[in-house]
Amino acid sequence: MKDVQQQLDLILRGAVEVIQQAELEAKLKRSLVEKRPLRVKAGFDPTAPDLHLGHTVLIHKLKHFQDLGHHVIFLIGDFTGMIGDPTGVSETRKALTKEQVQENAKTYQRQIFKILDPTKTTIEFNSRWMGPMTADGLIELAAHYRVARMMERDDFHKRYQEQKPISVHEFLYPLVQGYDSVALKADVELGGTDQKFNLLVGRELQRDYGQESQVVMTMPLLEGTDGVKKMSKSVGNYIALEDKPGEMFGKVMSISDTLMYRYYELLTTEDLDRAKALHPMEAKQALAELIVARYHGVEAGRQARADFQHKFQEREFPDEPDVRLQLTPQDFREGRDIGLVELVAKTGLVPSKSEARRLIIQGGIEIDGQKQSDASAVLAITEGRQYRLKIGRRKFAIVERAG
RNA sequence: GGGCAGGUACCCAAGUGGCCAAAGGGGGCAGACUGUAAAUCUGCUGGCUUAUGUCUUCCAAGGUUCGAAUCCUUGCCUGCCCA
Repeated sequence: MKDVQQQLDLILRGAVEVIQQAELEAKLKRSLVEKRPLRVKAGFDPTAPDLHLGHTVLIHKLKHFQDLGHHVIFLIGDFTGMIGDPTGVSETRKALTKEQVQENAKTYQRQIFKILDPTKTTIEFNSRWMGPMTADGLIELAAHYRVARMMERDDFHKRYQEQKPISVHEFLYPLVQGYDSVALKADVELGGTDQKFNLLVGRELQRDYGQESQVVMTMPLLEGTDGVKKMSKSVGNYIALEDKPGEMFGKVMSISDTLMYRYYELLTTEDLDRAKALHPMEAKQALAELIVARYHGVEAGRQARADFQHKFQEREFPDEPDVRLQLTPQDFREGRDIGLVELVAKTGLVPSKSEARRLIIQGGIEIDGQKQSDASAVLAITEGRQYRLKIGRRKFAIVERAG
């Protein structure tokens, strides 16, 4: 194991805040002396089956600890996930069934091990200790914290002021998360800056339960593809680790130049100055390729880049369309013709015929490279011939008439 | 338990009897432009056999009216104040 200063250099890289750094140093020192690795915890809610790049900021930090020989605990918040959040305010947090949670957990494992070393990682579920807890236990836990302290939390405070609903059980979330640290005897807990409050609850609860308080480390929140809000599933501005290579590449390409350098900073080990010296277009493609390569392999990264250039820079028809449509005789009027609107709608790539009509009028439809802007057009489709249909900027279909 | 204020499209929000498929903003989509699926500008943004046509929509169910997002009743939901 490296000495304390060397460890700190890596641990502190990219971190926003460490509470308290002196405690961290003491813990590191002791772990060296006692040859006892630190227990480093980070929790994730299995509310959706896939992780996104925002989560990987934390996972990379876990990886740093792991590389230094410490013990990583990847905590899956299945208990909190199963309760769900019924208020409409935080939205779409549906209660999950045990099966869904297990399914999601499996996916998590597959995803995190693209970064973490499976042999040095413990995966925990907080239902292990929260499930058997009795009502007595829960009330006792609740007695460890005060309402006024709870209301210090920014989002509660804001919602309270804006007269938005707050359910009682939402107060339990930070408590349960804090208790997780008690149950796991965590030395360090990582979280996004938005988690600071919950992380600090862990410190207090550990002290109350007679343990040494964990050190809390916050990492920056990664902005989503919109460049403004933090990357999250519910906002829909995320790049999932299991996004297909092409999609992943495209999403990275859609971020602003400013955001691109932030991604470089938090998601790669590349030298920032070198990235900034590149042409922005080149830098962005390199970043996209790098990210795709990490989650799908080097070859997929290269391929995604080639496809992107083909599809968007040269605006050519991709090798594999989104949809292949076989038209049967019933699809035709009088067995011969088909309306352009019907044809576009039948691909299933637009939600309604009205939408198809709108696209046609706006010039968003091409057949074999020819713009089609007449919404009342009727086409004769020749049997045995493939028609290449471009719908909007990025949807492609191949249509042909079945025999 | 009492009083008050609210619930409008994907989100925020205007509209308080006909001119409402419903202003405005955000988001999304399209076109132009571009190194880009960035930025900017322009347009579109309920469905349908595209029709100066029709059907469904303003928390829910009833009601008043020639006519309701708008008025009344009940219910459900949210917040505030008082107990």
